[in-house]
Formats: sequence, C-alpha cells, structure tokens
Amino acid sequence: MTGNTKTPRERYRQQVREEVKEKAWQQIAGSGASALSLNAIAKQMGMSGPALYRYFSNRDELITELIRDAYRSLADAFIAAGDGGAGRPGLAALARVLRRWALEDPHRYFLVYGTPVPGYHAPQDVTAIASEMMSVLLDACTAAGPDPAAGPDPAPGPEARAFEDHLAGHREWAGSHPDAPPSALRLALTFWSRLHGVLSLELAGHFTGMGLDPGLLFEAEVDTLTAR
Amino acid sequence: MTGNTKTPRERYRQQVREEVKEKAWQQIAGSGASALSLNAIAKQMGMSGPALYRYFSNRDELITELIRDAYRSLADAFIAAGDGGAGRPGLAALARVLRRWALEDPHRYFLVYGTPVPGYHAPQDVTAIASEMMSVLLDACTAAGPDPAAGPDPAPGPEARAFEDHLAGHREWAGSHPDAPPSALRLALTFWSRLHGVLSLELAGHFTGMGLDPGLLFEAEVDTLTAR
DNA sequence: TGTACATCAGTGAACGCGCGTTCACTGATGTAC
DNA sequence: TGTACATCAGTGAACGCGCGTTCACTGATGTAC
Repeated sequence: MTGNTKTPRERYRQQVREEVKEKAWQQIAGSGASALSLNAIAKQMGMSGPALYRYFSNRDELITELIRDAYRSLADAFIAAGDGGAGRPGLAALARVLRRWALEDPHRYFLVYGTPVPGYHAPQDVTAIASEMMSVLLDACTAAGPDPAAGPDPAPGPEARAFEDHLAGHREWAGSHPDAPPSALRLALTFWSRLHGVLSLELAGHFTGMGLDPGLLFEAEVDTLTAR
Repeated sequence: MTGNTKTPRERYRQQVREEVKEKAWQQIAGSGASALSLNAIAKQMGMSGPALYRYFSNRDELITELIRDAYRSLADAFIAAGDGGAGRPGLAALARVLRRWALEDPHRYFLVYGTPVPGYHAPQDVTAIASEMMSVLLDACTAAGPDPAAGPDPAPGPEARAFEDHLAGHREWAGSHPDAPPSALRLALTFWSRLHGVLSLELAGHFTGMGLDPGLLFEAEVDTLTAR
C-alpha cells in the first residue's frame, strides 16, 4: 500500500488527464477520431493549447491512451460479468455485455473495432488486454460445449470442420487456453464475428431507414451460438 | 443512341473526372477517407488546386461520388454474378462476390461499411443502389428455401422465430420482394451481418497476429447460410 | 477556308482558418533547512 | 514557524504547414457566319 500514496500534485495531474480524455471522447463523439484536436480540447477546458503538453507528450499518446481505455473498459465488463455471484458467465451474458458496451458509446466502439486509424499502430499492451477478453470468452466457450465435437450448430458442415482442423494447428492466439478443444476455439471466433457483424452494421446506421429492430437480429444470432 | 454522342470537351471532362477519382482512391488507400485533400490530388495530377473546381463543386461532392461508385461496383458485381449463364446466383456465389469485392480494396469497403464519415449524410440514390443489391440477395434467399418455414438453421430457435415475426411486420426495406417469406427476409439479413462480421474484423486487422486464416472462417459461415 | 466571337480549362495570388508543436517566460505550489 | 530554493502548471507568441475555397485573369479550344 505504500506505492499508492499520491502527492497532491500527482493527484491533480491525474485529474486533469482524466478531464482531457473526457473532453476528447466528447469530441470524438461529435466528429470522429481523426478530427481529434488538442487545441480544441484545451479551448474547451479553458486553457491554452500548449498547456496540454504537460499531460500528454503529443497527440498520438492521447489517442493511444483513449484506445487503451476503451479496450480496458470492455475487458473489465467481460470480467465483471462473472463476478456477480453467477460464477462463470455464459455466452449469452457475454454477448449482452458486448452489446451494451457497444451501444453505450458507438464512437468508442468504432475507435476499437471500426476503420483503423490511418498510420496508427496499436501498442503491445492493448493486445494483452484483448487476450484477457479472449480468455473469458474461451472459458465460456469451453464450458458451453459438453460434447467437444459439436460446434455451435448441431451438425457442423464440412467447412466448419475444415476450419476447426485449421484452428487445431493454429492456436497461439488462445495462449491462456492451450488445450481448449478446436470446437471451443471455433465457437469463440464465431461468437466474435457474428456479434460484431450485427453491431457494426447497426452502429454504422445500415439498418436505419429499414424500420427494423437490430436487437432482435442480435438475439437471434446469440441463440445460434448458445442453442445446442 | 442520339444522347450518347459526346463532344470532345465532354469526353475530356469525364476523363479528368475519372482521373481525379482514381487519385482520390489512391489517397484514401494511404490515409483513409477523412484525410482526402483536393489540393493534394491536384498536385498529384500536376495541376493547381483550384483547377479541380471545374470538375467538382466541392470536397463533399467528390466524396459522394466516390461512395456512389463504391456502392455501384458492388451492386454490379452482385448483378453480374447471375449473368454468367448460371441463371440466378446462389448464396454461396454472392458471398464470394462480396468477399472478393471487399478484399480487392479494403478502403473502399470501409468507405461504405466502416465508421461513418463524420458529418456526412448519404444521398438518396445510394439507398437505391443498396436496394438493388438487396433485391438480388432476396432472390437468392427466396430460391434457397424450398420450405418457407425453415430458416438458415435446420431448427430455428425461439429468438429466430421472434425475429421472423418481427420481419413479417416490417418488410418495407424489401420493397422489390413484397411477398418474400419471413424466413427469406431473415436469411438475407443473417447473410449480410454474418459475412460483414468476418470481413470487418478481418479487414480491420483483428485477425492479424493471430496466425489464422479468416478465409476459412468465412467459408464456415457461408456454410451455415447455405446448408439445410 | 478564314475570320470573329464565345466557351471553358487552368493559373496564381490571396483569404481565413486551424492544426501540432517549440520556446522563453511568469507565477503558484511544494520542499529543505 | 519562517525563509530560500526547486519544481512544475500554465501562458502567449511564434513557426511552418496544409486545408477549402474565391477571384480575376490568360490562353487554348470550339462554334457561327
């Protein structure tokens, strides 16, 4: 507990950093990540532009921090899903956590899962956070399949088998679960891609004007992942 | 045939417009759509900035044109899929057309299906083009289901039924197929969201570093849409 | 075929703007004796 | 408790840049008689 004692100055620094990030999110919500401007944030906070360089060494560092926070919040939501006394969260619970997180702040979603920011390369630690999420997901996927040979669909087709065979030989990404059955690996990736399919179309507005409820499509997709 | 005779000047205009768009795509490929700059395009073509205003009234009109062309190229690819003497294209064929189109130019994909360009609102005619694609897709979906009560999965779950019921009452978006069975409507939307799920994650680079082949996931998903 | 005129492509200068970032500096806050 | 010094937050001016867009103008291309 000794390292956590913060001097008032450190506390203040952190407070301002938070406020900068908060304003940054508001700005991203209005005009997207590529329009993020340090000067505009400073103005909004009632400070002069160069003042922000006390808190972030440059624009890229701020963006990196935002992306990291975004990943972190999703990972925490995933982890928290199992901490409600419910033990290990089921796939349906994780799916709803993902959806809630996405709808909560669409621009945050796009910062992580949308069009890559040009010229930006994610630092190493966000990969680690992504692994945390994958670990929770793989837990749920492994638990979901009492019959390890059965995929998300009752009778997996030949292409599903081909994919599972491929996964059996390429499981480095599932580092935390080195001995997960291929069907669980496939289920995790299918979970990920199907739900992001609904969410990315929904949040990009491709269902607006169609007059239908994307939530029902989402639930139907969740159903295909959990029914067996 | 009378209206198609172009004066040399008209021909030249169109030629330059095409070159501008070509350079614009190259620029988008490098730095994304939000970094698109008229001045930079002009410089690349060896002209001065204001010259472009002979061809596009402003930056927004150019972007609109690019988006329209992107939609058009995908719609044409969908339509062409059935013109190879093969009659009506199957779902698997359409799926592969979509994937080929997406991989052919990822930035074009993102311009249409990625993070919405901030402050930009699509004009009416791209909605019409989207309807053309939907029409081809609905054709395939209707033909794919001899048993109208069966969805893409052999035994649709309760949520799938709920979604179909919802679709039965919200079918305005399927204007070209006013009497398509709800299962076909659901199949079309499922097709769309599952395939975009794989593609958007793949093209955003979320599978790189995982060391696995997204193409196999894609094929497995196609399989779930066609197997019955 | 030749001349007179209209059309239109492209230029160069200019406007105002906002950006990221640096620098030297002021003034307040904390630390050491 | 009080003074001397170091640390650090924030300012204002400045740099160079590129952007979209306008404007008056030149020069080439096409049209009409």
